[in-house]
Amino acid sequence: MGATKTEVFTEQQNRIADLAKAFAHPARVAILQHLAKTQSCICGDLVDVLPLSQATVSQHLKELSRIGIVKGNVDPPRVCYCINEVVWAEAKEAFGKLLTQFEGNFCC
Amino acid sequence: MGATKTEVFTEQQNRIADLAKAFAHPARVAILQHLAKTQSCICGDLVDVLPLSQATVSQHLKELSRIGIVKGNVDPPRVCYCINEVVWAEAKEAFGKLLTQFEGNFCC
DNA sequence: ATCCATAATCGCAATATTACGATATATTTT
DNA sequence: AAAATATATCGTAATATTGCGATTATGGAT
Repeated sequence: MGATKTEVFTEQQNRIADLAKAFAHPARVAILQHLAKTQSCICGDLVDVLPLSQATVSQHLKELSRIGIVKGNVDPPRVCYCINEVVWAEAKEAFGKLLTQFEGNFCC
Repeated sequence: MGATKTEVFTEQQNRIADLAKAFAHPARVAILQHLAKTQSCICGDLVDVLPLSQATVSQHLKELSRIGIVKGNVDPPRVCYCINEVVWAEAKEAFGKLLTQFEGNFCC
């Protein structure tokens, strides 16, 4: 054991969980906030801005890319990272829908 | 290493990450969806509804309680779990704000 | 060709998460 | 008092995540 049993959940539930993972680490929140703020998609600055090593930042960017919420354009020797608007909108929609599904019932 | 360096991030970033963790596992998404749907806060049904053991469900509920998004009322021998509207609203606000902070810049 | 800058990847160690069987706890029912 | 019910917790194993130093890879500059 130790691995999440993804097979037993719906596609939607697994996708929401994955999208949430993008925000489930403060470093990734910081990265996304920075990319959202700076109009131009600054790249290696992230390493300067964040109090983490280059290797660690790169790893978080890889995870964000896997989820799809961030995309990178290579412009050697730099890579220009920015938010993928399509997936960002998907997250907005998914969390919006999920969080309005509950409108307050005071049972406890 | 292996532990998140929470000290180097802002309170807000750490809180968002924590709130996101509530949704960062399909089982917890399923739990929250179930609690949001059923008007009465059904409790041990969760174990019947979810394809996970009682111990695992209990552990996820503990994590959701730690985050604060779920609260439980003991009514022995049962425990009645339900969504904590205050924290739910906090999540709604936090994600809403964060996800509208980006309005589309097409740099890549 | 050599050096420099940027970023990915490797390898590793520390820690966290996920999952579950077994056991403990607490209350209700019999 | 014993049995049944519901839930938490313990212990443990498997796997994932986090973090970083070192290395590699790529292309531009000297």
